[in-house]
Amino acid sequence: MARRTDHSRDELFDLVLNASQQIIELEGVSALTARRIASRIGYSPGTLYNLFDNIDEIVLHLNARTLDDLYQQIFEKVDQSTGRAKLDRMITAYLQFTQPTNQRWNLLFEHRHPNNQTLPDWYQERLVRLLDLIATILQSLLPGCGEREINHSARVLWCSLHGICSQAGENHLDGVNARTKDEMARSLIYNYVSGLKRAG
Amino acid sequence: MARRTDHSRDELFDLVLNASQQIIELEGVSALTARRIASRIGYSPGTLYNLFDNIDEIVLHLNARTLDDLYQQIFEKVDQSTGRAKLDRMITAYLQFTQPTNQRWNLLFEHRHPNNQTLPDWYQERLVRLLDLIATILQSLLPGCGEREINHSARVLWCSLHGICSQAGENHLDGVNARTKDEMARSLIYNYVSGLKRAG
DNA sequence: ACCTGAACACCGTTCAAGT
DNA sequence: ACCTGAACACCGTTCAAGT
Repeated sequence: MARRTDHSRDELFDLVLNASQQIIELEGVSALTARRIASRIGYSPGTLYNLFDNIDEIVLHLNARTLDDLYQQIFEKVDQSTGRAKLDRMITAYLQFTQPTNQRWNLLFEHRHPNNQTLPDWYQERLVRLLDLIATILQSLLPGCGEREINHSARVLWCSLHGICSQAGENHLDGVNARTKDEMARSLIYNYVSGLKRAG
Repeated sequence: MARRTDHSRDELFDLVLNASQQIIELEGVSALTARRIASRIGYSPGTLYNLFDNIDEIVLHLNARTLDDLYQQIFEKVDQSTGRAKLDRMITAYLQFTQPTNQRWNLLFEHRHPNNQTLPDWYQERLVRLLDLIATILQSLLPGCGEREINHSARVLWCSLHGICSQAGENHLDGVNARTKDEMARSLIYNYVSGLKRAG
């Protein structure tokens, strides 16, 4: 009905992402719906579809932000350290970020994109930047290792850590005598890196 | 309206699970809805709620079956082999099972249960049986390792492999120069075990 | 005791109609 | 050009009413 010129396209874009972030932090990932986002910013649901193809695209934009934050967290903590301490600080920063109460982390792996299409460039860039940071840290521990091998290892670690934090962080392993998420993540990373050292 | 005595409670239970399995295999995980299950077995949606608390419980029962099948697959392949070949066969069996086209595998990590309650015993048993099998295989490669340590490592591997297969199996890593899921899984398992050997 | 089916309170997404 | 809000085609779950 009414014409709204209160916000430019870019302002609206930010409004949507900010509202979405607030929703998941206050009410959890399952509360993130088109109708609730719209109501929170005072627009109708239809308006969202002028800016985004669908809800999944909003999720993807939020996730891009999350990757940036995780990058920043790791980067800051790792900065001043060397060698093994670098690895310790990385894993600590990562674990801190992936607390199951961190709804943004939960959202990061909720996204399901259609099988036929690849992830958009702006998302891939964020992910690559983070993977490259992990690779740099690994490289400092494995000086003899080639770049291709290091990149591969960084990706293996990234996926593996995700598995541990999503399974053990939720209570999917309750009652099966698993140790804590932190112990599992540290076991993974130290033994994996140790194995790489041995191989290299 | 009509009273149905066509099926006993147990028969109905199996009907529901079989129909659910058919639905996900034919139409994918997202097609698994109460209404579709009910229509496929010729009952009304409400009937499902006599047998199950909610849809998630149906998912959990399907997943218990899936864990049994995965156990069987690994058990059969691994049986005749020893040492390193045992590990090779395990990972091959696992990778074969976790093809992204395997809807039952996809469903395995779709289940979200409420944070306050733990997984039911009948589910935990299936998972423990599988984890114990993995532990046995690890034990044969790491004879000096204590049982508690082996169990821990089996759980780390289980979660890590899940991470790799769910991230790299979908196209979440397209465009970031990742190698194949198989290469990543093998890198994980060989280097992790190698690291454990070095530590033990 | 078991089953129905209408009802409730939601979804994502579209699109004619308005300004 | 942008926004609305009703509409469409769905959800999970409940529960009075029927047999």
